[in-house]
Amino acid sequence: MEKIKVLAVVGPTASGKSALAVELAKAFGGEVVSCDSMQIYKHMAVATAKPTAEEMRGIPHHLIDFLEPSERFSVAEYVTLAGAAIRDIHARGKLPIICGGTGLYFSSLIHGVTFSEAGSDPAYRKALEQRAASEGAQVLLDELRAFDPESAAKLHPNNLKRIIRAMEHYKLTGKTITEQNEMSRATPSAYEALTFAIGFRDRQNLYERIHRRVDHMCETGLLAEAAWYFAQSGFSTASAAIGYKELQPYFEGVMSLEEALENLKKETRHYAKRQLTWFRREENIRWLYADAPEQGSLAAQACAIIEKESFI
RNA sequence: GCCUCUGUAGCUCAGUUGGUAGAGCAGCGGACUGAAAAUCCGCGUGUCGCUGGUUCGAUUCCGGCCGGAGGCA
Repeated sequence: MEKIKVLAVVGPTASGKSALAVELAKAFGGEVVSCDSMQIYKHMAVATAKPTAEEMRGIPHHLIDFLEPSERFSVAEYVTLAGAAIRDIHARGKLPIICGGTGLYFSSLIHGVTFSEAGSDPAYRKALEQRAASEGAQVLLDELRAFDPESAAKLHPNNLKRIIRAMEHYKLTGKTITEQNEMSRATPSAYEALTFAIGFRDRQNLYERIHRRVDHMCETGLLAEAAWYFAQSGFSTASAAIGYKELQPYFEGVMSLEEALENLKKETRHYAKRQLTWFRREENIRWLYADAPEQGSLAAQACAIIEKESFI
């Protein structure tokens, strides 16, 4: 079967991915498929730095702003939905451009990881969490070892989330997560991707952009959005977003706004660093440097590579 | 001007009864298959303010100087 050609733009938060993706879409007749675990949600526009209509410049964006924050979401659903969007764009003769910073979603999509029907079992997770609290996570890890020694060997006793997931998978399907991981790689990817990652020669330049972005969020209504957030309840996946939880101490009156914003910047820096670690290990990525103006704009660099490799 | 306290990692601070030092945070590296903006692991990066003295040996004890905080004037 013929593989579908896609472009991809990845990189840390605040690096300028969205603008580059739109540029490439303009240049090659593309549509953007977002790869962001938080921009999927409605509302939350400021904290997740969702591209505005103006920034989209008329380019259709998929998988943004379509789910209520009360809804759960997962990588398996992402891969299904993004795959459908890509096929649809391709069928209409347009170029799919994947753009976002959620490494797990990106890699699973691009490498064609297939997920089983296992799903999740929130009640069982909760039960295991309670057991971990009373008996210790080591007990759970030992139980896991009895039926899946391979994954148990790879998991640190403190990594409760993954211990629980491994046990949950076995309970739901009768198969170990190790077996599932092998199966998930059995089918080759349906896509031929040319991936650009935005990097920085000097990490400090990225951090300064992050700080400016947080300041900009403040000026464009972050506090009002956070107030709205704290008036809601029942968020699951969406409650992990950086931007609200860091402001909570301020809203509770136990921390100054200045201090809370410093924490927000710090958490965002940490996040950006993890993103860089993720994309660094991805093979076959073309790095573009946002702080190397002598090499031309990011779009110019990307176009040159596309042309040189005769990708399109 | 005098008195007291103080100066140790990028920051806040421990500490060494004299044998060139260690925590938290920051920072850096890594892992990652249904919560991933989540979760987890690893790494100390240093003229111990400067300068003399005592000592085999001083970041530690003593003197002087410089910087900071407070008090008395």
